[in-house]
Amino acid sequence: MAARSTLMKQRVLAILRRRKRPASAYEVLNELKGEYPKLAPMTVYRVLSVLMAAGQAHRVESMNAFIACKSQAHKSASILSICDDCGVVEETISNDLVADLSRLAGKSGFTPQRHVIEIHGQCGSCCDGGGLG
Amino acid sequence: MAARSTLMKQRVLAILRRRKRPASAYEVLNELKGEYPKLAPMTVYRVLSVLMAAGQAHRVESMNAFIACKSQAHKSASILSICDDCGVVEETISNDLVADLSRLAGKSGFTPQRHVIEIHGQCGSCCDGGGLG
DNA sequence: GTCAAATATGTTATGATATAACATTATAGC
DNA sequence: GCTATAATGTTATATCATAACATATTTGAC
Repeated sequence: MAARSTLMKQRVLAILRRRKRPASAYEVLNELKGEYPKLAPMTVYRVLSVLMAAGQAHRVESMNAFIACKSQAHKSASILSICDDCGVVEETISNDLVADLSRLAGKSGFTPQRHVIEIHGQCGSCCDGGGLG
Repeated sequence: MAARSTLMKQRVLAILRRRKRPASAYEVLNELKGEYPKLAPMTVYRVLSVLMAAGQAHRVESMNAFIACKSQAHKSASILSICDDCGVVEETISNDLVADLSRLAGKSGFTPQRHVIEIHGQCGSCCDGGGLG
């Protein structure tokens, strides 16, 4: 059965795409409250997990929040650069780096299944324009 | 003023060290309830953040949980290999890999401050002994 | 078309994680 | 003793996430 693109999935994905910053599940919920006043958190979490399984959204583990996937279909994990000043998240793909990481973890017999790679710091704009200029 | 090693810090650290698996703040709280029946979550979170600032504990972002630092003093971020079967977390240090990651993120002008590197999968013991025998 | 399987959503309740805000106590250095 | 800092107490609340069970919709097989 082909994956259905339901209205709710489209709505949630549109909200994530519209934002520059990660959205919490409850922020998504609040945005949908206008259109679906009775919407429950459970539904949002369910839609988010379907989107994540499909690679259309990612969870930012260190923020308990979610972003739309900005890369084309990618097999290796995303590397997320998170600006702690403006909140913008940049997604980078590096098969090599993820492979290196897997190799390193594998040295002790570990079998990697899912990589979480998140870097907090300041983005270019915030460094340039920031308070030290 | 030298950092004080208060009783509460010692207790929390001892709990984290005693465990093989990450502990949530509330699990730590429950273990301390015997000795400190009135202990509040806030206190535990505060102690945990002092321990983390001192490099004696780490937060496992993808689990909302905490571990004692098992490496000696290290400047670069830990790489955590988390077994989803048995829950054991292994801590690895690789200045090189973290440097590569910083370089990669830096290409777009990003200035890294804190790296979160967590790998979920199966540890050697769980792979070997696991259901595929 | 209808049946069954899979997927999606509704609904209610609750569990789990985390912090704000303000008060009090303990310690170190002088 | 006094002061600054660090630690803890206390109360309340905010935020994040899922369990459990019910209903509806879509799809594919026949």
